[in-house]
Amino acid sequence: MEAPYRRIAADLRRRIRAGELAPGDKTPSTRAIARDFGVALATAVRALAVLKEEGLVEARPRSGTVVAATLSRPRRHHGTAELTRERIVREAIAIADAEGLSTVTVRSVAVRLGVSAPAIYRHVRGRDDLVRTMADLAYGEERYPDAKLGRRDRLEMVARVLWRIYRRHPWLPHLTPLGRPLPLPGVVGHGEQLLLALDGLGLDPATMMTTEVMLYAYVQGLAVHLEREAQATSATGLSEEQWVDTQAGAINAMFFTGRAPLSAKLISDLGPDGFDFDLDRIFEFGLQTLLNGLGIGKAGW
Amino acid sequence: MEAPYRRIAADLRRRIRAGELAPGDKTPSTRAIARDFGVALATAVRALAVLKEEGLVEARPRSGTVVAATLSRPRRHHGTAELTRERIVREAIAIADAEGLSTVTVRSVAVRLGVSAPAIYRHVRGRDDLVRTMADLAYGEERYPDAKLGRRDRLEMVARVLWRIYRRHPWLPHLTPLGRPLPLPGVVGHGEQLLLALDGLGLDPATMMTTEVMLYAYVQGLAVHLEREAQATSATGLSEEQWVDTQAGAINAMFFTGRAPLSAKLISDLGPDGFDFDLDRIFEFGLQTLLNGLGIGKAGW
DNA sequence: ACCTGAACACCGTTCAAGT
DNA sequence: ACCTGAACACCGTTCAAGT
Repeated sequence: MEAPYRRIAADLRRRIRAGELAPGDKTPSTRAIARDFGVALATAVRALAVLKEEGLVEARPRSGTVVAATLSRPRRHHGTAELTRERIVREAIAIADAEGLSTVTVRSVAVRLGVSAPAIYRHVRGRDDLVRTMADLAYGEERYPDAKLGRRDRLEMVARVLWRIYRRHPWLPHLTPLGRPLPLPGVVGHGEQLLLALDGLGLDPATMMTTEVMLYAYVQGLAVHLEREAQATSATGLSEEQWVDTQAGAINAMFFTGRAPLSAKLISDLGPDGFDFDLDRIFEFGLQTLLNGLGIGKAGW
Repeated sequence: MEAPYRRIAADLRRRIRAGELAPGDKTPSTRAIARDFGVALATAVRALAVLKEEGLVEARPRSGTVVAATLSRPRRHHGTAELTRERIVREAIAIADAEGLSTVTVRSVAVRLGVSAPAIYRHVRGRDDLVRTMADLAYGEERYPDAKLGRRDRLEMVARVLWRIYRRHPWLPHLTPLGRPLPLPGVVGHGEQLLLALDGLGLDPATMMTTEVMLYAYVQGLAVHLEREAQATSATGLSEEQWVDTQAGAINAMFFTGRAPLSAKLISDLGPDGFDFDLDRIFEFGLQTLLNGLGIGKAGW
């Protein structure tokens, strides 16, 4: 909504469309953008990258960025790859991976495919259907080998496969396609592997399902935080300063009101660098804790 | 976006605003709406409920619903409670609790407070700020007693308090305000209680933080699914049929492709009623598993 | 000082009209 | 048959103008 790089990109886009910046003209440099809009350099870079992806501008090595000659002409239909459901979904996933799920709009996907927005509706029922299909496809990316594994090893493996998928697609855990009989074909494979590990323990069906759902929910629940991490490390510019602001307020609240002395102590014990919020480590720690709690030993069945 | 009850409500709203339905006129009955729009009765009821909340229509017991006399006149300013940040945030929470976070828009909050949309910006920086403040307020609702409790009892208590908050506000776990030093004042109290339980175990600071974050993430991660449950049981009408459709596809995929035999068997073992997806039970099961895995006994410290 | 109307740049989605 | 232009009902947000 308010990502600054998007606003800057929108501004430049309008100026290009209006003819204020003609084909061949240099766009403002990243430094100029950073100065004029009062943002970090990384944000300016990102704004230009958006326009580059749209084909509105082109990088001229050693001379800057110029407005492209063929101004946002949608690619002609003949000669170009046919518009298919698969291409639409893959493009949407690419956008979500790079810029977050909220930037996946019917219109943005259409632009990137050089097609009008209504054309999308020929292959997809609507945005909800699109997102659901993205999830299905993303979940289905990983194949499991037929290896013989002990219970614990297998449970760990499935959890790590899911974790890997979420790392690749940080928007995915938000979609919560956990549910009664898992509704997405792409999810079924993971559940199946979990059941393979739990099979033969003599668990009643309900307990089996509960265990499966709990493990799945643990991974997904933690993975939700990967998106925040991805956005923090990506060049959103603003978020850096904003983060420091909020953080300062929270730390103040903890230290000076004295209402949370243990939190304050922990923060100071962690030293000036703070806690390196390593989600991979937290994930492993929680996974081992859960499996230990289930009483599933390393030895296997 | 596409919730049918909202579309129906919007349609009726427009007809009222256009004068097609004048004050005192009967609105279409729920039965008529269900028939004309091809939706479930519950959806029709819900559509009218929306208009009722907006003050556009009134229920006339034993005679149906009529268009209200005072047509959406924003409440006059004098005599009415002053517009404050707190009132805005509370109204937004009420909307989110009842209809989901996606229906909380600057404009919808403004309408419910009888005020123009820009007026909201006098008290709140924007939608993001509003949502963040909603979370802070919701997290801060519960107070902890000063009771002396053993480690395990205290950890269970904190987890259950969080769970209760999420039950009340199913939109809350989506906001992932987990983070480095937790940025929301309202969250600090919960972290403090967790640390109180973990204090004195001789854990190094990093492990302490990891444990805290993991427990917190577990509760939040599972709670994300409460929203789906809330929406499934609420009268969204459509979702019921859609659910069955999707489910049928998934079950087919499992049974007939034979690629997920264990899942298929589990489904059939669970019997015709399926698994009653009781999140409270799954929550308790996972909580006990985690605490067992941490090696924190019931006995206490 | 506080609030509103009008506007702008976006959404998702529909539908008649074009090729 | 396939795609587009134009339109509609929404968004968040800004700003000049009103009281």
